Amino acid sequence: MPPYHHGQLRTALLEAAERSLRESGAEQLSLRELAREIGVSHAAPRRHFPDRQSLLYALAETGFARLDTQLRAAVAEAGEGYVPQLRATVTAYIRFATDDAALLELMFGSKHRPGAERVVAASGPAFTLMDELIVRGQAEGRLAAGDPERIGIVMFATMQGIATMINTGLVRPGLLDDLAETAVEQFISGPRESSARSG
Amino acid sequence: MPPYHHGQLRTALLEAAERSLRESGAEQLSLRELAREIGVSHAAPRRHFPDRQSLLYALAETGFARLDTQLRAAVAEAGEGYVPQLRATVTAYIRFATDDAALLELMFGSKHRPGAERVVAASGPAFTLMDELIVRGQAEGRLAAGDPERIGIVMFATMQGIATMINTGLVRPGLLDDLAETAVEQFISGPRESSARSG
DNA sequence: GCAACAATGTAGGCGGTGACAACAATGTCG
DNA sequence: CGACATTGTTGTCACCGCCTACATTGTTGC
Repeated sequence: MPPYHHGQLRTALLEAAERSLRESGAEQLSLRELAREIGVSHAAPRRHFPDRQSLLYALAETGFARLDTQLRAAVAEAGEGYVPQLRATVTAYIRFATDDAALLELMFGSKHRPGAERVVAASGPAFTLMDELIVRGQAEGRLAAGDPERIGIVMFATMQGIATMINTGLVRPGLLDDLAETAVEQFISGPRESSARSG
Repeated sequence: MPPYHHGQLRTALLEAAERSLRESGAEQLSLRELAREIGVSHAAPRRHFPDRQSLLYALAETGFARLDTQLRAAVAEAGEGYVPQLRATVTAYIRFATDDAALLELMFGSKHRPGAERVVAASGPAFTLMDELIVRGQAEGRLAAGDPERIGIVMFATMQGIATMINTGLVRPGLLDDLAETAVEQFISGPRESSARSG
C-alpha cells in the first residue's frame, strides 16, 4: 500500500495534467480526477496548486520553455542562410502549436490574465528569439521594410493563424509544410530565386 | 406575476447567452444562471436546448450569419477597386473578430466538433465570400500566383492571427487598421502605387 | 533523543453546475 | 370537450472547485 506521503505529487500532477490537457482540453481538466488517477485524496492537489487556474498556469509556463527549446533546435539544424532559418522557425512553431492544440490555447489565453506574471516571464525567450529573427531579416533586407513592429506582428500572426486553422480542422494537417513555405515566400522580399519551391 | 409559460424563452435565452458570452466567455456561461436572470426554473432551458453545447452551437450559428452580413456591407461600401475591397474585408473581419472575442473562439472551435453540422452550414456564406475575393484577386493578378488554395489559406490565417493577437492582449487594439493595411500590402503583388498608405 | 514546527496528505462539507425524470400547466386540434 | 403535444416546475444525482479541520510525516533546535 502507498505511503501516506506521495513524495512526488507535484510532478505527478503536472504529468497527469499535461496528458489530460492534450487528450481532452483545458475545459475538461478536473483536479479531482487527476487526484483519483494518481491515488491521492481530492484535496491533496491543493497543497501544490492553490486553485485550478494555477495548475493551468504552470502548464503554460512549461509549454513556453518547451517551445523555446524546440525553436532553438530548429534554427540550429537549419544551417546559416536566413531563409532556411526562417522557414525552419515557422515550421517548428506551427508544428509545436498543432502537436498540442490545447496547450497552445492555454499559453496564449493565459498571458493577458491577472496573476500570470510567471507565464509572461516564461514566454520571454521564445518571443525574443522570433523577434530577433525578424529584426535581422529586415536588417538584411530579406523582409519588407517599414515599421518593424508591424511587419513582425503580421508575420507572427500568420504563423499563429495557420496553426489555428489546422487545430480547428479547417485545414488538413498534411498541408503544414506547404503552408509554412507559402507564408515564408509571401514575406520574403527581393528576387525569389532559389527559395521558391516551384509555384 | 409572470404567466406559467414564458412564451419567448428560446429567444430570451439566446439574448441572455449572447450577452453572457461577450462579458464573461463561453467557459463561464451557465444555463442555470441564464434561467435565473430570465426568471424561469433551472430546467426550463432544456426544452429549447437539450444541453449546454447545443446552446453554444446556436450562438455560433447566428455569429456566422452576422459575420457574413458585416463582410458584405463592408465590401459594398468599399467601392469598385479590388484593393479597397480586400482591405475593407480584412478590416471588417478583424473588427468582427475582436469586437466579440469569445464568440469568434466559439465559432471556430465549434466547426470541427461532432453534432455541429448546422454551424458548418451557417459558416458557408461568409467563407464563400472570402474565397471568391481571393480567387478574383488571383485572376486579376493582384495576388501572388500559385496554388490558390494555399495562398487563400495563408491570407485567411493572417487575418485570423491578427485577431487572435489583439484578443489575447499581445497587440493593442489601436493597431488594428495599421495591421490590416500591412497585411494587405504583404499579399498584394505588382506595383504598389496608390494602395500604400505611406509606410 | 525529543519536542516544536513545517510540510504534506485526508475527511468532510458547501454551494454551484449539467443532466435527467416525474409531474403540472397551457395551447391545439379532432 | 377531450386527447395530445408543448413548455415549465420540482426534485434528484453525480460531479466539480474551494474551504476548514484534522492526521501523518519530515526537519530542526535544544
